[in-house]
Amino acid sequence: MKYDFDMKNLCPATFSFQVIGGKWHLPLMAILSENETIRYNDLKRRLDGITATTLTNALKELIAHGVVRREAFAEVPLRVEYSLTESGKELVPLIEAIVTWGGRHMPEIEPF
Amino acid sequence: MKYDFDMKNLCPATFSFQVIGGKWHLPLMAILSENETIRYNDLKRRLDGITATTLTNALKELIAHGVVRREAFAEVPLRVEYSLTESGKELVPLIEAIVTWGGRHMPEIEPF
DNA sequence: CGGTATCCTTTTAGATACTG
DNA sequence: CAGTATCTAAAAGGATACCG
Repeated sequence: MKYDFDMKNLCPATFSFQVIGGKWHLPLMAILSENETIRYNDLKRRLDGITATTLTNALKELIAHGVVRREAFAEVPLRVEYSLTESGKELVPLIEAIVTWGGRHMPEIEPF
Repeated sequence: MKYDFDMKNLCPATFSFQVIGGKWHLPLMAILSENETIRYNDLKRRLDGITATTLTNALKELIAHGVVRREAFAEVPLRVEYSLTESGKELVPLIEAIVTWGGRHMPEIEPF
């Protein structure tokens, strides 16, 4: 899906959809919503199968869209914590409503 | 994004997201929600830039997911009408809620 | 009118190796 | 620990031409 990063001139639908549009974005939001903060490698472990490259890219997109916050602590070993912003937290119940819809209507459809 | 079409064994989140996940699926749902029924070429004209191949594929996916209905009339010239199913109509306000969220939070973010 | 068939390009995700 | 760089693979979407 083509991304148009001149987001100031985007319609809200396009913007919203870019926020939740990646393969891992929704699972990522779900895990973040269950934790006040979570570290990079803990996130990676909970997203079974994701690679570091993909996780880093997904996080960068969520941060750029203002729904995730990154905090780095100058410790040894290095500690980086991720959490939802207020706007990210507001999005969670809206996503959940769509998931609930899916749960109600999934059984109606036929497999290909 | 990899599609797993054995949808009987899918989690609701994955299912829901597949329904609204294509580049044109959301615009398509929007136009369908504004019309009781609409014909193939009218749909194509309203989706500026879509090709017949892509429109047909998107419609097939929406139909397979149970949110769109296709009715063909044996007339000359041929007439085919598309409309939202009940489950499709239920989905519309949930999508709108996310778009509204986008409208509120889009201005907060910085362009890349 | 309402598509399909074939081929091609763009976009997105993953593998692997390596670094501050 | 928390990434980056480079390369490769796989999807999704599009162009063009043609059909019932």
